[in-house]
Amino acid sequence: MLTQAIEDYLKTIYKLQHSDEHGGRVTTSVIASRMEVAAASATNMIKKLAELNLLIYTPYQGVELTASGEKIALETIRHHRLIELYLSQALGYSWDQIDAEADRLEHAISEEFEDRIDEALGYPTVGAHGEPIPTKQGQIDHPKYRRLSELKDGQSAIIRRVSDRNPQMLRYMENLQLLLGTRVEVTAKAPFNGPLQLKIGAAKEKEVSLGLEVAGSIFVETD
Amino acid sequence: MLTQAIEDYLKTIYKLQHSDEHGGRVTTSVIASRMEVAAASATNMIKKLAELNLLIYTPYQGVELTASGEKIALETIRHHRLIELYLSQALGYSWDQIDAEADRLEHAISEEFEDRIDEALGYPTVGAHGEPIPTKQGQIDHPKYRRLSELKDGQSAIIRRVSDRNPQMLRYMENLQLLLGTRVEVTAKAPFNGPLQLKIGAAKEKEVSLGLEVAGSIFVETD
DNA sequence: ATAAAAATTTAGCTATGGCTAAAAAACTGT
DNA sequence: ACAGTTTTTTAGCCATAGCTAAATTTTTAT
Repeated sequence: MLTQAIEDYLKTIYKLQHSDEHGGRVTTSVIASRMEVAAASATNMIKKLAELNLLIYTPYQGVELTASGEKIALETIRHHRLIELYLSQALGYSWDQIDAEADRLEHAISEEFEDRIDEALGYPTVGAHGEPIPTKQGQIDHPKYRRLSELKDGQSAIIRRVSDRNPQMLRYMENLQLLLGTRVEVTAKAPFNGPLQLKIGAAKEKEVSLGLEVAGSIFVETD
Repeated sequence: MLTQAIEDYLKTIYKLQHSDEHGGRVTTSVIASRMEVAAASATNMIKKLAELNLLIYTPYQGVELTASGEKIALETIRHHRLIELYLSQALGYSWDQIDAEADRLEHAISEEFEDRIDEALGYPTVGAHGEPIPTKQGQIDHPKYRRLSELKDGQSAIIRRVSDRNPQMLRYMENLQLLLGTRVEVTAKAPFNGPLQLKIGAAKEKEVSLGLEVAGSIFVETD
């Protein structure tokens, strides 16, 4: 059977494989640090997952999910993102609260539950933070958005996705109304990796100064 | 920390203590059979729970929950019953499906989740099968209803609670419209523990023959 | 090229919560 | 009363999934 730990590792590895960082090489230490376990624990689990044919493991090199490993990862991610969206849409959760709750619930729900919230949400394709939701068949596409931090002075764009890694940051962004679908325009960029000056909203009603770390966690679509 | 297993044992023991069967003595074998584990496993866990001061254990005699053990049991039961009700009211689950789903979810939800579904349901005091829902403070009362099987020929009553032990039976009852709040009248009782003849509904629109096992799993309030 | 540093794996430990088989205690019927 | 049955506990095992410390391999810097 699939334990909670197995699902968590596969989900983490899938996300690491599809992130631009780490240059595609998913190593023990990267996995361990994301999972917040000791490197030795990650090695153990990786060996087990390889044994189960859920990934290919080249010692000292890294791992790559097999088709069946990826399938389980995508199912878990689908659960997670549907639950997150349900929590925010149906139960009024805020951006910063949904990830932790979904992390626990994703392992506890049945197919039935998945189907019912999928229906209640109108078969969504995008999660609460803008991430794509894999289909039941495991299809997913990864739209390429630019980071807000990469925009040049004067450029305007629409927020399409935000990183969900840091709840405090999510809270900050929510407070500033930096929400999905919101239009933003860069009105100034300070030198030496300084902050961006931003106008927020279609009517540019709000102006804020945003640090690069936050701006790098916001993904936008330019016109 | 409280593991899932600990919560499950405490919940089971609480329910056994408050059921009329077994004459109040909650023994290892009864616990083991309800939990569907070997008697030796139950002994182990009981010793651990006693160690944690969650129950008083008299070897070879049985167990009794302490105040803190009862508190945890009631919290778990509250979670379970709120989730069950939410599944049936908000997500359209049928009577026979909710118990299994709630058994998994009850350990995964936060206080936040509990509060939000409690609010969404309008602070209910009775669960989907008619069981009382403990308050957040751990208050609960156990109304004394009679079993439908105990009614005499000609008596009429209203269904207030059904046993949730057997999903197939729940499905059967739901099909017959033997639902909470439904009026039933016993029009005949066959001898030698034979079936009851029942008229169902305020207008007595439906007549069925009901076996004693089912009738014994339906709790009613007489006028 | 090789020494130092960093990453990874191995070895051996822990706790949880199951299990079976055997021993011990508590009931039961004559 | 006591022999047989049933219940309960003990002893010892297993898998999961974490940990630290030590050994090994790989990478990096001189």
